Amino acid sequence: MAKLRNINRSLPMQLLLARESTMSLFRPMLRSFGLTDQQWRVLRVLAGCDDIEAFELSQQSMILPPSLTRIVKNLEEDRLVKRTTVSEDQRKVLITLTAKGSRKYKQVVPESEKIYRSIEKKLGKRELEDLLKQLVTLNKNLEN
Amino acid sequence: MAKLRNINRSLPMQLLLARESTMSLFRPMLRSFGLTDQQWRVLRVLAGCDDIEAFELSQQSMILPPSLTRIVKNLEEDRLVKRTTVSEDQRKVLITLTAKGSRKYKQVVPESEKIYRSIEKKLGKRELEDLLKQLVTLNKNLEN
DNA sequence: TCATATTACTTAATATATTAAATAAATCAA
DNA sequence: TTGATTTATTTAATATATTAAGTAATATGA
Repeated sequence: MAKLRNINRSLPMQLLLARESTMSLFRPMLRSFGLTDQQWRVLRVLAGCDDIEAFELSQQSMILPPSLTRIVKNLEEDRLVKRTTVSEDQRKVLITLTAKGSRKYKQVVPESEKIYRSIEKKLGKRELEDLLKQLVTLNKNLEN
Repeated sequence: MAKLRNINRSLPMQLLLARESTMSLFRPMLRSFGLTDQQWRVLRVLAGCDDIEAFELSQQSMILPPSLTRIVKNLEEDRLVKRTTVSEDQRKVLITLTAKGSRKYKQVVPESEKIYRSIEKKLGKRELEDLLKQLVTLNKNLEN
């Protein structure tokens, strides 16, 4: 019978496993700050700019617009972000970090970097650099 | 201000992006067979054995038990899988592929392999092998 | 200018993820 | 043997993913 390649030889499965084993190191820390993975991705992007349009935020945080709508709504209820509409084009929504959101971000950064360094230690700095480079290449070559 | 590493240097983000750009190649094909990503992961594991316990299936398909319960229920409604309880230990549930499920699997395999070979072509067989090897190493080194 | 198309986002519907709690069967210990 | 614990799975509740459809503002073209 025609059989599929073993899981060890499956790129999609190994990527899923890799993402999972990596995130499982960050997740408890994020939860201790009351953040989900996706909320953190959003805060992280917002911290890198003054404000950003919803669509651009969606791209950079890799969250589809329908999910982003709810995530931003929840973050807004937690007073971590603010939404404003653009007067020149009232379809657009600008999202910015509040002072509270910025404080939260600054609290998480050092903890995140701590975990990242522990990963570097486990894998070797060189190997990690190498893997990252290959992933960037993969993403470049497979993008539409 | 303390800032986080750039996204290009973030292993979790690059893995997410890689998983996404890879799966986006398979997804339209799977959807054309009426399958979600997760349903396909389940069928794929089931095709590799006569039957399997729910917990083991959960591990191999990388789907947590609560999600698996619903996914198997849906697959059962589509008559692609069958559930039976083990008489020696009535807590356990055995899941098997039906003839219809097996046919579906056999239809998908060649299409899946076709896509996989197109990825090999885009990346180079050598580079893909190399990346896979590094992912396996990563997963080994980060597993609990 | 005015109907049409496009854009930016939201709502809806269904599927999955995650965490906690519940259930029921099996095991263990006194 | 029986009460407590563990194991295997399911239910529940909330969050996110995905696809399609809806809405409102803007742009376009005859």
